[in-house]
Amino acid sequence: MGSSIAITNRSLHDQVASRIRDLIIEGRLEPGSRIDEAHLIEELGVSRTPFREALRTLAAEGLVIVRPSKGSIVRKLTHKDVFSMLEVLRNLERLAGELSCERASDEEIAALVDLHNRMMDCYRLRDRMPYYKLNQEFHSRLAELSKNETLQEMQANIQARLKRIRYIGNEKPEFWAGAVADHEEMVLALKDRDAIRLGNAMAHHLKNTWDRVKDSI
Amino acid sequence: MGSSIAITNRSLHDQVASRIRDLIIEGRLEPGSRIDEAHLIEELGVSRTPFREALRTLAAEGLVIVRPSKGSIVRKLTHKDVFSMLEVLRNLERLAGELSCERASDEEIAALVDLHNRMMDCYRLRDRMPYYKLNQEFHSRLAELSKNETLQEMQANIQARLKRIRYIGNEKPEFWAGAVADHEEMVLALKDRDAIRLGNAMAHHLKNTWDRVKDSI
DNA sequence: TCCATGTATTTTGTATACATGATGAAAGTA
DNA sequence: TACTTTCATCATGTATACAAAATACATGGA
Repeated sequence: MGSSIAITNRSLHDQVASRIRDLIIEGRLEPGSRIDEAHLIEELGVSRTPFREALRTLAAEGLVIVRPSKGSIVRKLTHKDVFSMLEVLRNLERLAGELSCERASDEEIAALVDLHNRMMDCYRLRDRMPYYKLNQEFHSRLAELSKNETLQEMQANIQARLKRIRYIGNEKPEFWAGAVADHEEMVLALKDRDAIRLGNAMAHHLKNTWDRVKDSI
Repeated sequence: MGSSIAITNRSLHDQVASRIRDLIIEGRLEPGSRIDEAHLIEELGVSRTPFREALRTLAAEGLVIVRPSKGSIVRKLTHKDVFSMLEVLRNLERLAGELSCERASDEEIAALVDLHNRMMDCYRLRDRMPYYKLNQEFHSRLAELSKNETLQEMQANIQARLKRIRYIGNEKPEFWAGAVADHEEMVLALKDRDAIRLGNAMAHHLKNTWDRVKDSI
């Protein structure tokens, strides 16, 4: 998004929306709980207008639910919700993998492989937080390489909804090792530009994700 | 969305959002043109607050673009945008088809077949508008049968963005006949619960859609 | 004549005030 | 005691007023 020098002239409601997003992901706003408008606008130091506009944005994104005349609540994901999101995400990422093999430049692939290597460094050191962040970036970047903006947007949306759960997801060692193996396979397939193989690897990876997160919902 | 009896107690900004959506689809608000806030709130008879909240919702849905301090414009879809949307939609509908074969009840399939038959009646009479509406419903209903709410939501979102283009899409007779043939194939596959065949039929149908609409962008 | 700078006007962004509807407590009745 | 019913209070929804930014226009200088 941020192109070159341009000063961030972001409107207040955009900033508020980002802020609330973070609060939800960090768990400071608990899923299912009512969003105390009066309290939050005080804490954020803004008035109700931009705050409510931000809420409408988040509602359209699926992060909060506004109940007319009854206030808004942080959307609480059920098992079924998460399952369905992963089912769709799996499909989107398979598509992203296939398209990337066709459309990415050699440089772009090299850059992604480089990112992958840094991830592996983090894994060797069991450095969880940087790994987590690089992992997020890996998947976004792969979506970018598909050169399909709608795909990127949808993927980003589902990722955002799931972020909270993945954030708290108890990454057991054996799960982590499995994820790493998936990524190795993905990178190999991408290097070979083997669309089918990469697509399957992406899908396989997300199938495993369900096992990793289902107990933390 | 609308569950059971609940009286429409919809908030004003929701109504405004729906209204603007319609204005965009009907072409009364032209893609690329600035949205004249003062003029529209007068016409709709509401104040700026709910109007602006509605705009934020539509922005998150991808129908309008708000440029900070510079007003909002109706999003204008480029060829590339539409292509990428159809690419994703194709994938989503393939998934919807596959899942429906596994998860739909016999009654649900029968109801969809019935809807299909009504579509065919419209086709025989060359009754375009009812056909168009039934067609929309056919695809939504099939997404429902997948029992995957995220899938439904994403599909509905892309459909909404494309609605305007499909609305004006110059349906040449040969295109129409092709679409009808696709639908026949889809229904046969669904009756047999042949997931792969239905998935392919859905994907094939949307591949053709690109040819049908690409000249009206 | 053309460009730059300053000013006026319009448009957008934010805050606040008012209206309306929901929630819950107290009082009254069965 | 349990169950209504009413009223008070508070939260949400909407309108308006004020502030800030952007655009359009005009004036002056090269």
